[in-house]
Amino acid sequence: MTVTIRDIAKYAQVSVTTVSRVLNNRYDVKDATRAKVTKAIEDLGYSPNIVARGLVLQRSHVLGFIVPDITNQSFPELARGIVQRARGLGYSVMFYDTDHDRRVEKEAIKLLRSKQVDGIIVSFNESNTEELERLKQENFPIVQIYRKSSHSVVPTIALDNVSSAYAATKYLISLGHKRIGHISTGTDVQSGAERLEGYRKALEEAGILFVPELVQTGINTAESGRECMMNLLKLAKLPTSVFACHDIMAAGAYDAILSQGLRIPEDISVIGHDNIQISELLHPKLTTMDTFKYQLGEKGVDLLVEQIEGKDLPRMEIECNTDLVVRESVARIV
Amino acid sequence: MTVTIRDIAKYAQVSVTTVSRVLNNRYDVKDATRAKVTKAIEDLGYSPNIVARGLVLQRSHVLGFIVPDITNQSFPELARGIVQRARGLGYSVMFYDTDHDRRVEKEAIKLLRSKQVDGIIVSFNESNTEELERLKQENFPIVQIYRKSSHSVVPTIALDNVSSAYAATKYLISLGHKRIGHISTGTDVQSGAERLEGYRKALEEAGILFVPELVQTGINTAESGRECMMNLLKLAKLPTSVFACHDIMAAGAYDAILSQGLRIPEDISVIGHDNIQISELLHPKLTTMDTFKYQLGEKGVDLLVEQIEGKDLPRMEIECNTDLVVRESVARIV
DNA sequence: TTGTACGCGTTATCAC
DNA sequence: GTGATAACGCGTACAA
Repeated sequence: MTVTIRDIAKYAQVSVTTVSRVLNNRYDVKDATRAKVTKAIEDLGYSPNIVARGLVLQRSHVLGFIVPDITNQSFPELARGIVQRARGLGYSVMFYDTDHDRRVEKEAIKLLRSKQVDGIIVSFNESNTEELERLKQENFPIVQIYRKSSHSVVPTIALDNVSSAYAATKYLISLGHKRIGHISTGTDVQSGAERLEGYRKALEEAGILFVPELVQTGINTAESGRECMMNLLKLAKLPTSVFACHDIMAAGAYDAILSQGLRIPEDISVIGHDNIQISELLHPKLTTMDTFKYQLGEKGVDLLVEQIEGKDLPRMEIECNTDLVVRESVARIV
Repeated sequence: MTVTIRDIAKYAQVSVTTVSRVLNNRYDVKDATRAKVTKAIEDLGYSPNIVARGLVLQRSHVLGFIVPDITNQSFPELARGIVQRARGLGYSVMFYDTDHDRRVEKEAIKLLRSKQVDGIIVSFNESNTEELERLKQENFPIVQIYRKSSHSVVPTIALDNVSSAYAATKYLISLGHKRIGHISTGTDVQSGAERLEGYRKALEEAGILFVPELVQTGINTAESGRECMMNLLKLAKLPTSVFACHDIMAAGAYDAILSQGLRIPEDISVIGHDNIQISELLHPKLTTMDTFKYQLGEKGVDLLVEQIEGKDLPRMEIECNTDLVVRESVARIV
């Protein structure tokens, strides 16, 4: 049925070794034989069985990628960075969506290992740390993306959330804003805590008093962002601008503001975070912090492959900067 | 290094056959021996090598999934449907992003086959038909999603675009609209052609004259949607509503309309198509046609697995309906 | 420069 | 019930 290396060996009247050699571009094979083999491969329509090769080489050239929810808006670009970089380095990637379920995540890891992936990238910050550290102790190549873990042994690609939120807030301040609201995911979420910290740091540095009621806490959905913004709009003295810690929440904030008949940015400025695709589709276009998700994915693969191919000691943590993307949702205070 | 079936056979003092038997839950093994083996597996922390198993079983339980661009907004839900259904059926999925490059697509197919996937799902409508038909002739399990191909031999999951566009247009007509613009991707794109046809059909049926200048053709981006809408807004007599053949283009249309100081839906109603995530984040929320992408993915996997496990003759084409999602962007003409 | 034989980890066949 | 042993398709010592 399937044509194997042995078939083409027979057809080309050489040994399997020779076939294997031309397949892997070895030098020590005469041009004539190489031609014979190449022709046989052509004639028989041979396609190498990479799985069998992996079995003997103990390397599958497949990477595992686990996310809690593909539907998360940061996912597509991140995934693209991962998949394309992997392809460039000769790896395929196998996908798992855990639906935020830790048991599924554990199962996915197990399955991925059974499928002999060479390493695993786990993204987003909900996953089971113990699980990952156990893997790392077994010396299994692994990378986590988006979670910083100062005393962890697991190689990590993370965002410098504090600096990023600091920059966003500072941008508002530089345009004259003093009464700045913050829509947060709260201190229970790592990125939420860090972005809140950056927000406070910027205020403090500018000598602006931190007002607790200007910080509204919700979850990372548009509806929650809308509610947070509604609360802000109920304040006796409105903020002149709002920093939402995720673009999705900023979109919800838009809805709240616009449905109250207020204008963006004339009445209230809004700045988001993440620069996901929708930020450019909102009207007015959302000013936000770009997180370079594609590059994050690339770096994740690099970090993983460093471990797999184990040249030198793998780096433990790569912290990535973000960048302000000025669009239309922030105005100067006159 | 890695612990194999042989190690646990030795440890449990049985043969590898017996180990394999308990691993696969065969009946013909005494409880006592089963216990011994189970304990050995536990003690040694054994994890089966599914790849080796696949080698002898000639089945990898891995599906290939090829898309031209993960970043396409329809992707996440589709992918989720695929990945989760696959998991439910005991399959993993391997991903490829071709970046709209047919050579990469061809290469991806080759690679996926080399990696011994049991079948391939190709999505979106740009791919090389010959390539797919060749695969099908070799009896290789394959499914294409989103392209209808009446005389093709390749099993297909498609949308009934004509009916869908017909329903969208008819909805506008039912609310009193007579001058209805259409933002299209043109007749060169299959979905574009079909949706245009549905639009025309609805007009015709209602006795509304088809006005060529009310149809603006562009590509599936917000910017192009904006340009199309701008052209519509230059018309001496404005349309009272617009049907955009993709939500992304509808988002661009929003931008054009709002930046001209017009209101949605009071001045112009907008209806989109696809019901991607952003449609709910726009303000006002976009009325659109839901395409059930998650289910499309599920059905794609089902159709593929039917071929792989070859129970009966596989179905050749599954056409999926869409559904109107009424939100806030369409008003009744008074 | 080329060929033989073994092993990668598993399952299936056929004995016992 | 259980155990040898031959595949599955490939790479690679080692020999020639």
